[in-house]
This record gives sequence, C-alpha cells and structure tokens, in this order.
Amino acid sequence: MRRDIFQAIADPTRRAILVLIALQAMTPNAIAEHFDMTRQAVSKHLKILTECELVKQEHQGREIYYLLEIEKMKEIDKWLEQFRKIWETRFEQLDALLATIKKK
Amino acid sequence: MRRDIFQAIADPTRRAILVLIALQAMTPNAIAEHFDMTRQAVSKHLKILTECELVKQEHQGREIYYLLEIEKMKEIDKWLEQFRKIWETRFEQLDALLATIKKK
DNA sequence: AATTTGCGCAACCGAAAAGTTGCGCTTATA
DNA sequence: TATAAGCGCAACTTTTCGGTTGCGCAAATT
Repeated sequence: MRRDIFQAIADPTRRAILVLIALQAMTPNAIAEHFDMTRQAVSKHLKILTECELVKQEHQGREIYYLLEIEKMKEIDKWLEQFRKIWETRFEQLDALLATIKKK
Repeated sequence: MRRDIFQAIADPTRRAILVLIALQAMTPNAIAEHFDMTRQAVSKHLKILTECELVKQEHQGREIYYLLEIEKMKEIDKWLEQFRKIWETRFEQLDALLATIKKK
C-alpha cells in the first residue's frame, strides 16, 4: 500500500477529521457522529491517518482517543516551501515594478 | 468528477510535474521524457492539473506549453494555516517552558 | 455472570483513478 | 502537396478507494 501524507489529505473526510481532532482528541464513535457514515468507515480513515503518522492513538480503557500529530503536518509545509519561494519572488518583483511606476 | 487541489497533488507524478514546470514551462512531450510513461498518460495528468487551475496552457504553433499557476498553490498554504497556528502556539509554549526552567 | 458498548479486522461491492492503445486534427517540414 | 510531428480525445483494462455489513474480542455495566 502506497501511503503518503498527500494521499492522506486528498480525501475531504480525512481533512475534516484532522481539523476536528486538532481541536480536541476524540474516539472513533465521537468522530463518526459528525459524518454521515458508519463508525467502521471512519475507523478506516483513522487507520490510514495513523499509518502515515498524521494521527496517534491514546488508549483509555476500552476507548481509543485519536489525536493529531502536528509535527507531520509540517511535511506538507516543507513541500510547499519550494513554491512559496517562487510566489514570494514574484511578489517582490511586482513590488519593485510598482515602485518603479510610482517614481515616474 | 471530483476535482480539487488536494486530490490533484495526491499523485506523485503530478507533484513531480508541478515541480518540473515550476522551473520552466514545458510541452507534454518534454515532460513525458522525464517519466516512464506515455505522453498520453502525462497529458491526462496535465488535464487534471488544468481543470483545477494549478496549470495553464500557452499555445505556440502546434506546441502547447504548460506553466504553473502559482496563485492556486496558495490555497494549500491557506488550508495549512489553521494547523500552522497550532504548531506555532505549541512552539511558544515550549519556549515559555524552557524559559521557566532556565530561571529556576 | 450476563449483557452492553467500543473497537478493529476481514470480506465484499461499486465507482473512480491511472495507465494503455488507437484514433483524428492541426501545424510544420521535405 | 505529401509526410511527419505534437496534441487531445475516446475506449478499454486493471488497480485502488471509499463505503458497507458482519464478525470477534476486550472492557464496562447490570
């Protein structure tokens, strides 16, 4: 199975789960209540998120709380970095251009 | 067809294409040379990238150059923003904690 | 001790994705 | 003007994905 963060966040439900548990750790049942699908479907998503370490478990009796692994999210940010460089450069160029026009 | 940026960047080939043309606009044939697949397969990826406006075309005779729409990439950055807030807060908390320890 | 609750796992299914080959159209080139 | 080159589009095939139902197990509850 090919599991990477980008494939993990491709699914809108998984993105919603990440936002949900970012605020507060939750059990699969609690998460499922927020969606129109079975607990098992949510569990499948959680499994994928766990596999690529975007989420981790915390056992509490028979309940399992899922919480966000914020560190892993930085990898997306890291990939974006190469493009951020480009748009910042372009912004500077635009800025310089505007300054030139103003001068005239 | 469900086409959003997150699904677009889920595919490793598409991510590679984005990085490629970020440096320099390219034709489908030129792009295909970088991968172990047919030109048609690359064209399919380009179509998807075009559909969600991560890429745009520039016709030049019978050749079509594909170039990055850097603006669209910011949408990923925008989504990431909510998580960035979290990791920055946590960093500050860690920082404060370290400062407290140092004081003692 | 019996029952309910919370969970993961496996089997199954339909839809979508990722690739292929095979066109046909348009623009260069000989 | 015939031929080659660069594309997009459509049909088809094989995986993968996202969801379901149906278990079985461990921890609470009665």
